[in-house]
Amino acid sequence: MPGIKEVAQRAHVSIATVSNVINNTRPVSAPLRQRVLQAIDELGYVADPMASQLKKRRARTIGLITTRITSVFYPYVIDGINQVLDQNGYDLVLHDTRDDTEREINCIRRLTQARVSGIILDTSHDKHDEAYFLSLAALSHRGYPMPVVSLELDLTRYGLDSVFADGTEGGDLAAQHLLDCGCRQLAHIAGPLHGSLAQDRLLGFRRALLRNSLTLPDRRVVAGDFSQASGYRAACRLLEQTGPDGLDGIFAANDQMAAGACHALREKGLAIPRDIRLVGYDNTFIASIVRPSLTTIDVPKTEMGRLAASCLIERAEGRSGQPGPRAMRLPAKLVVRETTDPDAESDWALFDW
Amino acid sequence: MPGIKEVAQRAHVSIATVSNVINNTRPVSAPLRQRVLQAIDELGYVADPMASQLKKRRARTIGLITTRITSVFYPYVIDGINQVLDQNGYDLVLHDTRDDTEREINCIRRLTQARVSGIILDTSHDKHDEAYFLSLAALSHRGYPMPVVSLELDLTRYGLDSVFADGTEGGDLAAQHLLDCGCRQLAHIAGPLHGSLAQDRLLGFRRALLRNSLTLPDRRVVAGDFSQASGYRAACRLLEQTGPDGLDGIFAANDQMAAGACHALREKGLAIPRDIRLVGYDNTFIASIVRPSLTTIDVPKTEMGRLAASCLIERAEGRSGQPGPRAMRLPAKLVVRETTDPDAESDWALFDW
DNA sequence: CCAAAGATGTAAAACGTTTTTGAGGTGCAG
DNA sequence: CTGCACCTCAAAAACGTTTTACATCTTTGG
Repeated sequence: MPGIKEVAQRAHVSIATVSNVINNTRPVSAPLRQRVLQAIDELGYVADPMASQLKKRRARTIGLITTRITSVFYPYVIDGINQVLDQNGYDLVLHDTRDDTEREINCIRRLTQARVSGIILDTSHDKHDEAYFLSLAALSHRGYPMPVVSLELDLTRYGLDSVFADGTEGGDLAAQHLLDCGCRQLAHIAGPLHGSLAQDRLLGFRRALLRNSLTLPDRRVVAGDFSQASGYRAACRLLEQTGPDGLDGIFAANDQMAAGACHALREKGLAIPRDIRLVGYDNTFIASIVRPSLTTIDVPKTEMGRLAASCLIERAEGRSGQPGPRAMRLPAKLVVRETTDPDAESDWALFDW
Repeated sequence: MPGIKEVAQRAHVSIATVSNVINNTRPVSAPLRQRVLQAIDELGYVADPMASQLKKRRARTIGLITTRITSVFYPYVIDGINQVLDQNGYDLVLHDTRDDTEREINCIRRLTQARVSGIILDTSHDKHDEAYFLSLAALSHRGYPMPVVSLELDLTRYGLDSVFADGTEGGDLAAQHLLDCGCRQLAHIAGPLHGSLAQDRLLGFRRALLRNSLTLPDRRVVAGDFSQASGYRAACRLLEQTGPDGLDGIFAANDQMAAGACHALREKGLAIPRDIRLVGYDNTFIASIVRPSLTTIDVPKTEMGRLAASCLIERAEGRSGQPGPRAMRLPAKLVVRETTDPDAESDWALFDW
């Protein structure tokens, strides 16, 4: 493997000149540049990333911190991230926190020490850790700033670039859709209510009801933990509390809980969507595979990955137009399937898993 | 951020001594070592990975090359990999080839230039690219060998460490189970037959039939491409060819195709498992969520990740007992669910997706 | 025509480690 | 007491780049 010295030798120039043509760091006259490029080409020279990084104090790498890699949410995000990293010659290093805030801090430390160009963070800290978020915004290493973009959560108020889906709009869409289907007795299976993901969706749900002059009694909202099992339990509780006739529409804050609820309803002998309509959230591909297929709110996962990555690269390369934090709020979209419309056309064949 | 110089200064030793106590590269007397450790602790010193890597010519990083990150297979593998990397202080860098052999070569080049400690490769080259596989086994960079472990495919014959599930045994288990259920008219929906994944499963399937003095006519084997849609089409063709009564058991080479077949059978008005029993492969969590839940052959994904990672680390650190390629064949396991046993207990609540 | 400025090149310093080389002691055999 | 091995440590070289500082040569303005 040739080094920069060999290239310089072959092109009859100094190594500094070679470096200059590679990095466009200073003008090099046309004939010399030509010679250098040719030498590089002939030798198949590629600069050693390590030496380069050591000197530049930046790795051409971005870090992704996930809360639980086995979630169906991430692969699509990663796909999007990869698309833009590929184009820009960056590498992706992956860390998983398993929902442990301690571990999250560790990941950030490691990535910072590795001097990645930036970090995409899906935090497992909840909204009350203001000090923590603020420290993220101020993150730097040996004087070099470390760009961080928050994934899923809107942390712009703490100074962090954030890419997230509009949960309030999503909740609103879900409620409105149920109402449009003729439902009047609605209930909500929420996520953990200390997090804004769950809060936003609930908020939108409430907003739509209000707009339609309906109210949502507290007992019609039961919180789960985003797991399938909790969706099952939540649905059972709702049915106990209201009786089977008191309910004709359920909005679950994610697809997993919707699937769990589906099991519960089926066990009670309720038909979906005839007796009860059901809407999930996230539009994981599971929603299209499950029977009956699940009406849900789409979250543009791949697009989120793309946005996060390109935002980060812009920051890293210092050509981010904007000085302040960027809020990248992506629109929610209703996807109608069989749990609200028996005649919905199936799209199961479209998904490769 | 303190450097090694500050540590040396504070401990009143040379930087060489500091390095020696950190890396245990040469003996250091107890009192000095103590002073150094204390200084490190007080300053919170951590060696700069870049400088370290440049000198050692090794990044404390391993690369994973996937064929299609959105596949449900990978997250669990990654989970396993992460477990052991975490413990050993390695980072994971992820590359995806999108099933493009060209891109795969590129990924390998990049990882090699980045001097990762090793590469876990799920190749998209098929079994005929002998020269390619051999070149992988001989991979090195500037004289430094680059360990590669093959994921999913057994490439030990080309000199590559490989971790893979026993597909033949899996096919055998599937067939035997169908026979045990009383099926006699069996068919197989295969994967792409140029790959050994598909071949092995078919082989095992055939073996079990043979053992039971049954034969598998060629028209009872139709190949798909591992996609759900192809499973659907394959099932349709099987039904056309044999008539609805000529078939009482289908083994599909993965869960996706099994799910597709399921749709087809349902459309033809066939009841599962009453009229036809169905077995998939991989035990993706989807198998447990789909209705009816899918009997399938389990592939220990997390364990595969763990094994691949630890094998790689051993090689990288030069303490691999074995000189030759290591074949890590993992046992297949039958998981019985509703598509072969109507009374199977459901386990959908166990999975978090 | 000279001073200042610009353009283009080179040598050498720097990045922060690890590794090599060699120096200074100490103990032991002859 | 000398010579030799040995242990411990420090000084300096090395890793392969990028960057800085400076040299040279050409323009340009006055």
